[in-house]
Parts: sequence; C-alpha cells; structure tokens
Amino acid sequence: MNAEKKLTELKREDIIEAAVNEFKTNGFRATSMDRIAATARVSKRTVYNHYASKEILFQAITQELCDRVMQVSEHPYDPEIPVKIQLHDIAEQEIALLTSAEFLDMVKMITSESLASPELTKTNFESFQDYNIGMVEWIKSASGDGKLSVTDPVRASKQFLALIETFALWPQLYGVKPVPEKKQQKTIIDSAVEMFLCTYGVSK
Amino acid sequence: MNAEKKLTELKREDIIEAAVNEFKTNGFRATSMDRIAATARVSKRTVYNHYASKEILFQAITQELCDRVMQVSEHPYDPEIPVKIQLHDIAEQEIALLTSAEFLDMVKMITSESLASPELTKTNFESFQDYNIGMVEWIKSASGDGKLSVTDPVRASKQFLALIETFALWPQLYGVKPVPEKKQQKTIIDSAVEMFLCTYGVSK
DNA sequence: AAAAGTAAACTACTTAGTGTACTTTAATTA
DNA sequence: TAATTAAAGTACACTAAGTAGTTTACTTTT
Repeated sequence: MNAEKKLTELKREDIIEAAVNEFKTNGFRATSMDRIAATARVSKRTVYNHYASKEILFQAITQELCDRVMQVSEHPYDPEIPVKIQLHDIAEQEIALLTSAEFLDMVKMITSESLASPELTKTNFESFQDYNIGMVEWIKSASGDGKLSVTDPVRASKQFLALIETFALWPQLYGVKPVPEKKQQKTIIDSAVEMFLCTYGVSK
Repeated sequence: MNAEKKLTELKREDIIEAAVNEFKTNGFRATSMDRIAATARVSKRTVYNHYASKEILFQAITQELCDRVMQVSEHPYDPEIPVKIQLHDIAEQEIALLTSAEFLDMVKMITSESLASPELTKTNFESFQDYNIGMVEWIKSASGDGKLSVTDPVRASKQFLALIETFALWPQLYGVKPVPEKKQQKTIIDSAVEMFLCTYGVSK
C-alpha cells in the first residue's frame, strides 16, 4: 500500500531531521550516531543502512541545508527604478537571509567543523563563494546603465555585503549579540546604502 | 642553581608551546592530553601538575595568545597630519594584525571551540569586542577637530574595519583564500579609506 | 629532605561501526 | 484475495579504539 509514503522514506526523513537538530546544537564531533538514532526513534543499524558513515551523513545534511537556504540571490536590474531603491531591496533580501535562524545555524555548524577539518565542508564553500554573484550582476547592469561608477564589481559587491554582515552576521555567529530588530536592520541598511552610493553613485 | 631557569618553569614553557601547537592545528576536542605531553616531551602527570584539567590548560593558552596578540590598538589622533594619511596608518596596523599567522591561528582556534561550547571562550570575546576602541577614540578626536563628520563613531569604526576584514580576515579564516600579498593589501586599504572618507570626510 | 618529574599501568567512560537473530512492511505470485 | 518472498527495520551484544584523569613506585632537581 502506497497510500502515504514508503516506510523507508519516512525513516530517512526522521534521520535527517534528527541529524540536523543534533548537528546544529552540538556540532559534528559532539554528536554521536547513537544519539541521532535515538532522537530519530530509529535503530542505529537503520541509520547506517541509509548513511554508511557519520561523515557521509554530515555531508548529506550540510548539502541539504545549503540547498534549502541558498536558493534566492537573484537581483535583476530595473532601469526604471532608482538605484537607491533597488539597493535597499537587495540589502533587505540579504539581511533577511543572514538573520534567519536556519542560515545562522547552518553557518555555525559548517564553521565549527570546517576549521577543524576543512576537507569535510569543502563543497559547501563553493555555494558560499557564489552567493554574491546576483549582486555582482546587478552592479554591472547599473554601471552599464550609467547609474553607478564601479571599476571592480566583485569588490564593490563584497564591500556592500561586508557593511551588512559586520552588524548582522559576525556578531551573531559568535553569540556576542542577538539578531538585530527590524528597526536596527533599517539603520544598518540605510548606512550601508549611503556609504555605497557615496562612493559609487553617479551624481546627476 | 638558578644559572638559567628553574626546571619547573622550563617544563611549563614546554607544555604551553606544545599545547599551543596542538590546539592550533587540531582544535580543543581533537587534541589529547597524552599528545600534548608527548609533544612537550614531558610526562602526562607533569602536565596535570601544572594544569589541573584540559579546559584549564586551554583557557590558559587562549588567554596567553590573546594577550600576546591584542596589545597594540592605540591610534592617537594627530591634528598636524591629514586624516587620510592617518587612516592609512590605522588600516596598515590593522591589516598587519589580521594577516599575521598568530592572529589567524588564534581566531581559528577560538572560533572552532566557541561555536561548540561558548562558555569555554567567553572571556576571550571581551578582548575581541574591545579591539576597535582605539579607532573609535581616533574618530571622535578627528570629528572634534572638524576633519570628519561622524554621528556614530562606533558604527563608523566597525564599518571601516569591516571593509578590511571582508578581504583580509574572513576568507582566510575559512581557508578559501590565502593571506593577501602586500600589493593586494594596499588595494584593500586604499578602497577602504576612499569609501570611509567619501562618506565621513569633510570637504574643505 | 622536600619538591618536582617520570613511566606505566589502570579506571571509567565514550564512540564508530559491525554482526546476528528476529520481526515488520510491502510487493509479487499463486 | 491469500500466501509467499524479499527488503527494510529492530534490539542488542560486540569489537576496537580513544580519552580524561588517577595511582603508584621510583628518580631527579633544588
């Protein structure tokens, strides 16, 4: 009977869910396979039947989370809308991602493991490296449209994101500060946009 | 005979040196006390005679490294020198710190542990949080002198540092990119100074 | 003589991963 | 539809390895 889902699929989902939670809260090393099995309410043997080793499970989990989180980063340029407005929109999208619990959990998880054993998370960083491509393209378009004066779009994009991350990602990663409120987010965005346009904006 | 140093001091130094190296390369969890003892060519009991537990040893090591690295961050304001030149100097000092092997090793060590168990490294972050105070003071002085127009010196300081860190700290922490060459460092500094003065500089 | 160091065995515990005998689930055949 | 078969799950004992920290009997340094 295939009325709902096959048992084996349900089990796999339980395992992933449990592993995500455990890895998220305790990291790779501090999480045992026994614990994941117990949390998933599944026998340990079943975990190993789905994932041959702890490393393979971890990589499946991080890849899953990366895919889940890294989707939207397209920023199509619209010549009809002032660049300032568009920049605000981009910043809002970025800050929404950075401050989401899933994103932060994923960054923590991958960070704490990657520093100890870089090869375990190498593929994840390919995703990370590319996550500002959307903005780079937007900057190129705006420059081509004569609304910005940017010689190095990749650098400009990183600078803009850095002005946001320094308030809305790194302090939270280290647990030093809580995720900023909406009001604080607006201030962060405003000052980043101001600084960016002051440097790269074309005065009319 | 106190001709050189007392034996017990020499042993302690051997232990610290070995522990620094082991923690640096393998992190807290992956380093065993047996290994530290072996590396220091000292019996394990001697390690425990100096440091009652692995945690205490780790904290002693991180504190030691913090103190060793976090010393210079004073940036006295000089009204005789153009702010642009002074900013360059500040940026050079900062980038020299960020790109030093000791600093990067320490950040890696503390980061990878703090994400798994924040309480272990809590005290270290007090040092980290304060490391831009020197620049905040400089900005206040320059503003008071009418050479800058800054309403929030703490934010401005973080922005300036973010423009450097995004190229000379975070990519290196994640092993994505090597430490930038001197020439690249100059570019990073120039663009950070340009962006900062464009936003906060007072046109004469 | 007292303080510190040493080697090595030892405790008590955790963990990744395997093997086995048995039960449940789902699909195929009769 | 009912019986059969194979795939998947389970419980649990087990291996092999590692580790923090202790104890002990002995040696070296001050």
